[in-house]
Amino acid sequence: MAERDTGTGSATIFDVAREAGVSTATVSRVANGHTNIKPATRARVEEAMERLGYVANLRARGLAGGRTSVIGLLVDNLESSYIAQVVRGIDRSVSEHGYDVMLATMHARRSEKQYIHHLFNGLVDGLIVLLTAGFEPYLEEVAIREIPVVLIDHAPTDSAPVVKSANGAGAVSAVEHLAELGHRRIGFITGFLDVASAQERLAAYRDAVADRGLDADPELVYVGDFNVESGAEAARQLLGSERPPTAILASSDAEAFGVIRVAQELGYRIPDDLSVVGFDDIPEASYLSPGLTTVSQHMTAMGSTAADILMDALSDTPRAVATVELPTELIVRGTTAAPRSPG
Amino acid sequence: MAERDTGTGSATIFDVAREAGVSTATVSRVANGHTNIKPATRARVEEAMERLGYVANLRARGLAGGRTSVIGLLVDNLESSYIAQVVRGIDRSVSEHGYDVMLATMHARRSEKQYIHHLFNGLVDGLIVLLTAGFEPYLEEVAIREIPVVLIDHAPTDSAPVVKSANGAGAVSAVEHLAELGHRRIGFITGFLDVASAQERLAAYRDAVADRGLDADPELVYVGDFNVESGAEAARQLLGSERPPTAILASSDAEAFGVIRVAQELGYRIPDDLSVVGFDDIPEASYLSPGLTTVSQHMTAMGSTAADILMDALSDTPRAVATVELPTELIVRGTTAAPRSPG
DNA sequence: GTCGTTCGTGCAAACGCTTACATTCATGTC
DNA sequence: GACATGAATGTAAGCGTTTGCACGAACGAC
Repeated sequence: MAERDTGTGSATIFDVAREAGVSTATVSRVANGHTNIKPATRARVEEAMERLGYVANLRARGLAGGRTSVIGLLVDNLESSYIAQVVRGIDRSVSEHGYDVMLATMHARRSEKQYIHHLFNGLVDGLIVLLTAGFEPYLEEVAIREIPVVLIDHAPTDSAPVVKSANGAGAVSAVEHLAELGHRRIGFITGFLDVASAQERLAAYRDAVADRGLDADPELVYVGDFNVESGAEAARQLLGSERPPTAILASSDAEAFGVIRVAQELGYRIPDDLSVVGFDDIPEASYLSPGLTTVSQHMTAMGSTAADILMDALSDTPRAVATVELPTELIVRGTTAAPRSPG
Repeated sequence: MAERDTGTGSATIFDVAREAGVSTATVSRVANGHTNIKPATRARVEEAMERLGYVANLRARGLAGGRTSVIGLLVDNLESSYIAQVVRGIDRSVSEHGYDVMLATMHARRSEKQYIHHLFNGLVDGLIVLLTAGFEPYLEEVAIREIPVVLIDHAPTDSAPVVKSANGAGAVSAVEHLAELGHRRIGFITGFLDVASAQERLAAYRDAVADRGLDADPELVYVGDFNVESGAEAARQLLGSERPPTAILASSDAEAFGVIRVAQELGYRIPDDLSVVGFDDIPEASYLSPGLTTVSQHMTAMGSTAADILMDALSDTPRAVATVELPTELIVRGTTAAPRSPG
């Protein structure tokens, strides 16, 4: 007869207190792992919690000033594999720490003002902002509310820690690889230039091209937005030009896929007639054959690192962290080769 | 001087009440769209809310018995494109209704008991469960808490509304297509058989094969789990057998990609030497060339439909809904063709 | 004009928790 | 033995809402 339940709801802290013969304050302290509890009392309370299947009501906990154990995740969409991977990393770390994730997508932005309020007004302890340009105006709001924020892959300000990849180094390694194969005209498709990572890759591409004395023709650069369609469009434009590149470096794998599709439609064989390099190394990059040569980012690691930083900021003894840069790595697969007619 | 803010926090219902010269009860009623408010009063309150940038604190609202405007989403991972698409649909509908989504992934299941408690104990108004076998034990818990649930693509019970695709019809149309091309030995890779949709596709495949008098060799069926690797493994086994199939129908596009990769590694050309049909029509299905012939599910629609049903259940005038079945559609692209040597 | 209704509003009690402050009780100190 | 000290626990005041109940005003019916 130890089983019981208060109506449809769960047992409350009062039930536990009664069951253990202590006050609610003590139960609360046990539940929150405070010190200064006599071991015997702690044991008794824990046993009572166990017996009643007690779990703190997060709304009440939050209202009373405690932690909700929920963090907000702001992304602009969930459709890209890149984002899915990062989210996976976040999810992993966050749930290890006993936190939950609340999702907010930018695409469905509500009436401007209410938007961020909603997100913060009571519900989340912290926030991870993933690659979302257009968030700048809200950073101030967040600051006011004093909830910690971690940015991923885009740093509109230095007011919050950022987790990012070595975008520059990655782009350079890709150009290097292509140059070594003998390519001299390398097309480049940028990402969505409102985000820092896209800018960094572009800058690095330009530097690398200049450093090696490759063709620095502005016509070789197409401004994309990370998505497949922009890759396809870039390919149409680049390959349709007077002096088409012999290789194309994209700022995402999705763009690279777009390039490949259009190139093949135009009769190019890959990698014989055109080398293609992506960026990200999403799982799909190794699906197709030939596998996509790409600059690998440690996406899951980015997610879990960001989450770890946030968890740390939420802990009792936060360490200050500014920027974490994760390495990139060129993964050579089957979409790159020496150009047919060198040059 | 109309601008103001109470310290770091937002304006509370008290601030609005004072500003508008009414009681908090009235403010609450206005905020929740109750009737029986004198238009003049309502206007005054709304103006005050506007001026103060008031947004209800969701924790308090929830505690006091109101809605939190948050629904829980239970998935086992976010990595598959299929799931990402469905989530996208959910997200779309849900945010149109002013709700937020709280994520819970099964992979990180906590100490059994606490798990579902955590999810429900106060935080969410409703729940969408996406393709997660192993949820059965918790359905009872949910029922006790009386929060509405909508299931997607897996119906372990009939106690909750389900949104699903016409899995059977989809599988049949794929077999039909292959049969018409002249294939008589069609391999089949199942999904994770713990979920209903996987079972339905398998059953339909068997029926269709029997109906058309095609080879019904049990060796042609490989038990997969929806993921790429299982597709690859299936291909190795199927194509390495004594009498390999001339076509393979997978239960997901991911599996199909696995098949294609392995088949190509083994020297098969697609579609000449082997036809491959997927299931889902994830965005990537049209990326590669040849594009993947596949049975399209309306994944975003599944998500938004499920969300709509949940929103409806949460409304004041819920309609009872049992099952919604969305149509599937065969999309013929480039991975299917007539077998080289018919039969 | 009196009286039941309906309408619009205010009052105040929850909701379940955390935490500052108060209280009690050992313990060690001189 | 009196007393400061600190550890363990209890008391009760919020946290910001919602909502049942009560109350006054306006209104139509008689």
